[in-house]
Amino acid sequence: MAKDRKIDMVILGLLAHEDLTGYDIKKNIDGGISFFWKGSFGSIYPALSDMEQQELVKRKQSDNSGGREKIAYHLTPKGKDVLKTWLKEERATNELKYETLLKLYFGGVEDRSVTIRNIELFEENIRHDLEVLKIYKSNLEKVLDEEAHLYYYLTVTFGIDTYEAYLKWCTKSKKLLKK
Amino acid sequence: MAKDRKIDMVILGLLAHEDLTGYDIKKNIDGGISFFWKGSFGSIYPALSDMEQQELVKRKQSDNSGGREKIAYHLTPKGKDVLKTWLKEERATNELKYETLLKLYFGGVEDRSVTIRNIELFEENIRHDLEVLKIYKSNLEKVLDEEAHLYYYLTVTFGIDTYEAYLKWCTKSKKLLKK
DNA sequence: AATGATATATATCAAAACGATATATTGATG
DNA sequence: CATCAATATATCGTTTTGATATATATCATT
Repeated sequence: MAKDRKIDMVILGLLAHEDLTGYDIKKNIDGGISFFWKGSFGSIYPALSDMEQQELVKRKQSDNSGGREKIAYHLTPKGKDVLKTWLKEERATNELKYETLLKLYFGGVEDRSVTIRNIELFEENIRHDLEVLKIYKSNLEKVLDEEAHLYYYLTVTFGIDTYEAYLKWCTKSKKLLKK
Repeated sequence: MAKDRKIDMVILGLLAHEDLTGYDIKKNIDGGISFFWKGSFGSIYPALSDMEQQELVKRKQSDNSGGREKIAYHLTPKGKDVLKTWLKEERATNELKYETLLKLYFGGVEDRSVTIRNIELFEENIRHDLEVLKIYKSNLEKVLDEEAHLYYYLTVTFGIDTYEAYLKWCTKSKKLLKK
């Protein structure tokens, strides 16, 4: 597989906007883009160390006086080049693992009510996440004149549009299973 | 993490329908459910060995006379219990990793045309996959009276509905980026 | 001022999955 | 009958996950 670590691009992309610590990076992922990407400490910290050695990121002088060490990273010009090269690469792997659909697919070995329940659980989660995304959207619309917000706005509308399609599918599918 | 291997459930689920070799399992995943789940030999073969030891699956007597060994597996009652228990568990992790959205999110460091190109590439792939799913759908509709096909039909319509939402979003987003 | 809960922060590890490759056989095509 | 694609098992390094260990900082409550 060698050298195709996606977490590298996530980190580089986030650092293109501002200097961050490993913890900050995790927070950024969890808070803002978790509806289409996830990342754990177990991949973030090793990636930062590796990329520091490759000089894609640089450790910032920490001004912590005696306290817990806090290592913020800064994007180097070399790092920005790698990010830009990746952006222009004409391939992207988009993969989804839907355990709900897996359970649905194998639903035949159990009673129909089990499948219906699983769809309902899925529906509840989506409904909740959709609410959150809608709040993001209305906040972003106020500042959409700034170029920087446009890109985030587009990912949020992607989430909203697909979640709404999910909900419609849930209604339809439950109806089909109940008759 | 210990003992939460999703590939186990995929295998158990497929074996609930018919006896299969590791290679068959891979083909089944790639052919039928790859739009919401993927699996590699590197996970399938070790999982089969493990589950054989746990007596969730059983090696079938191979009738290959001298030829290449061909190990087909059969679901045991214990294996079916594990499958059913999983189906009734009220949690399911649905995760997606959309490299396209990641590139979109970080689009600001490059020219808008790069982002538009990335959306177009995504669009092309989705359009192609959608065609395939629509063929599946029309074939399934002919045999929908059989209970067994209903579950697969539902996963296929899920795919179609979301892909159609993706395409609408692509059109909308390109328009927004071009003005 | 002390307590305790929560947030911040780095780091590591086993388990799981990926993707590529090695090896070998079977069957169809030219 | 050579060659190529499909079938089939197996393994390996790399990547990621998810959980946990460790330690400090902050803040409300007693």
